[in-house]
Parts: sequence; structure tokens; C-alpha cells
Amino acid sequence: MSRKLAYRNLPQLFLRAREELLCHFRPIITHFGLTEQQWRILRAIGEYDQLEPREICEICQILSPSLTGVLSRMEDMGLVTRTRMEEDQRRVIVRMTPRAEKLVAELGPLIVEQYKVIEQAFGAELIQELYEVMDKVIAAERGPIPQIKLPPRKNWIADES
Amino acid sequence: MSRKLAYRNLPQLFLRAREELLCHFRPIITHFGLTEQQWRILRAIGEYDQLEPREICEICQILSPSLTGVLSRMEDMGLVTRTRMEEDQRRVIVRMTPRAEKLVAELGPLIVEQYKVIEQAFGAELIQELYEVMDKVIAAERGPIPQIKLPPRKNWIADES
DNA sequence: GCAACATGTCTAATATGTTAGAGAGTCCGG
DNA sequence: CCGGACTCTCTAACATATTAGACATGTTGC
Repeated sequence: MSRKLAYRNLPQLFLRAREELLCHFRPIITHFGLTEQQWRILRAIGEYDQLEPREICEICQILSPSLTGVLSRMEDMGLVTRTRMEEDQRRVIVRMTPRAEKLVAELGPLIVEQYKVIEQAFGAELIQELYEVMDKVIAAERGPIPQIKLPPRKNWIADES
Repeated sequence: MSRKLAYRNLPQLFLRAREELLCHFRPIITHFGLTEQQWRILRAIGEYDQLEPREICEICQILSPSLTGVLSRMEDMGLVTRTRMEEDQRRVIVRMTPRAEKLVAELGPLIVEQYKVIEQAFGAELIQELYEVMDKVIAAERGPIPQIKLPPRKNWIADES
């Protein structure tokens, strides 16, 4: 009766592997009262100095509607400021506050430390291999991937048959 | 001013790579009125015939509080049934309904088809490499990974200095 | 200049993620 | 027995994910 598909669930393997890594960083991040997403954003702004929401979305893999809320909370926490651009009133610039700068200056080195510990345990080759494989998947130096043809939509839900 | 850490954000790379894959499956899943998590669960039950919530949590990478809601909705949709075990009143057995069986029988092959298309585009070697690397990360045939020492908690948030 | 289109952000509604803890049921030692 | 420790599920509270669409601003072509 086991309807086992020919391919193991690859996205789910990514999820599990990611968690295997992230669980070693989460305690550090929460220790400073941040969420994972908030840290992703601070790390990105720290690197680029200032960013627009749409750039943060792309860099941090956060969808626009989520970001709105995250930034609002971070603004309330006194971590970032949002200022509208003069030349284009649609756009916004997000910057870190001095407090966030200090926070990143303390948190950043700890993250790096933990990376070293993990590299020690996993082996530097595996870490290297991880970066390479991820880049290959993301790089997308390939043609557009076609979508298989879908059958007509049936009313599967809340309907007999 | 660029505070760039020594290590690229590896969990985030996992996230991006995962999305690069998942975006090709999402349309198929939503076409049948399912969410990604609902499909993960149906696929798992299809493979094991019946599962307990705690097993689903582990297999599908879903935390217990999330699962409660997901299963409730799936029950409302007539996709699964929850029955308490006789011998242990704490435990629950989750099974697919006939309707869900039919749904999986239609959806499963389409997922496999899409995997083949992706394998075509990515190259079979990369897919193989992906499975291997993920397994290496998850396998955890390593000692416990130590947690770095954290500095005393400061009141970073909503506090001066 | 104005209409049509494009862009950037946000709102709304629903689903899930995350942490802490409650509640019931089970197991085990005294 | 019986009480304490443990297991499994669930609730509560908040943060984020996802989809659709509103809204204001910018841009382009006529």
C-alpha cells in the first residue's frame, strides 16, 4: 500500500539540513532578543550600509508583506529607521540605528565563532561543498525550466467523488 | 563601513536554493487546493499508510503546534481522519480518507514528472550531489556540536546605550 | 498633458512557524 | 496504591509566510 514516489522530497531535505545548521545559531540570535529574520536584515544592512525594502526582500528571501511587519517591529524596537526618498516618493531607505550598530558589532563575531565550531565538526570540505552546491542551484545558468501540463481543476475539496 | 562577516549566510543559501526548487512544484500543489505542508503530510501518510502526529512532526519537519492546526483544517477538508488509540488515550492515529487517496494518486505522478523535468535542466549529477550533501549534513554521525559561550544578556531592546 | 501602464509599498485574510506552558494519560518507584 | 516524573497533544500569544489586491507615485506614448 506504500505509495512511495520515485524521488525523495528534496525541498524537505533542504529544510531539514537547514534546521540542522540553524539550530546552532538560533540560541545566539534569540539571546540578543532578535528573531532569525531580524538578524538576516541587520546583517544585510550592515553589509550594504543602507537598503531599500525591495532590496532587502531579494537579499534576505523575505516577501514584501512579511517585511512590512518585520520592519515596523524593528522600528519600534529602535533598531532601524525608514525614510522616504526625496526624488521618488514611492521608495524608502532603511538604515540601522547606532544601537543596532552596537548590537551587530557584538553579535557578528559570535556568529563567526559558531561557524568555526560547526566547520570543525562538519569538516571544512563539507562546508566548502555546501557553498558550491548551493551556488550551483541558485546560479541558474540554465534555460527556463518548463512547467508540466496540469490536468483540469477538479473540485477535490468539499465535494463528493 | 561594510561589516561583512567571514562566512556567507549558509542557512539563507539553503532557503534560496530550496525556493529555487520549490517554485516549480508549488503551482502543482496549489492547483489541487493544497498547501505545501498539507502535501508533505499526505505524501508521508501515503508512504507509511498511517502515522501519529508526533511521527508526522518528525518526518515532515513541522512543529507540533503548527501540526495541530494543519490537521484540523485537513480534517475539515475531508482529507484525513484522527482517531484516538484504544491502548493509549494520549496518542492519535492519522489516516487518509478515500478522497485524499485519489488526490494523491493524481498528484503524485505529476510531482514525479516535474522532478524529471528539473533533473533534465539541472543535470542528473547535480541532483545526485544534492541528495548526497543533504544526507551528509543530516546524518549527524558526529559528536555533539558545542555551543559557544554567550556574553551576559544586556538589555539591548527598548533601553539606552 | 493625459491616459495607460509600470513600480514600490502597504493592507487584508488566511496558513504556518516558534516558544512557553497547560492538561490528560501513562509509567514507575516507594 | 499513590505521587512524581514522563509522554503526547493541544492552547495561547506572537512573528512570519503566502496570495491577492489596494494605493500612491512614476514613466511612457500618443
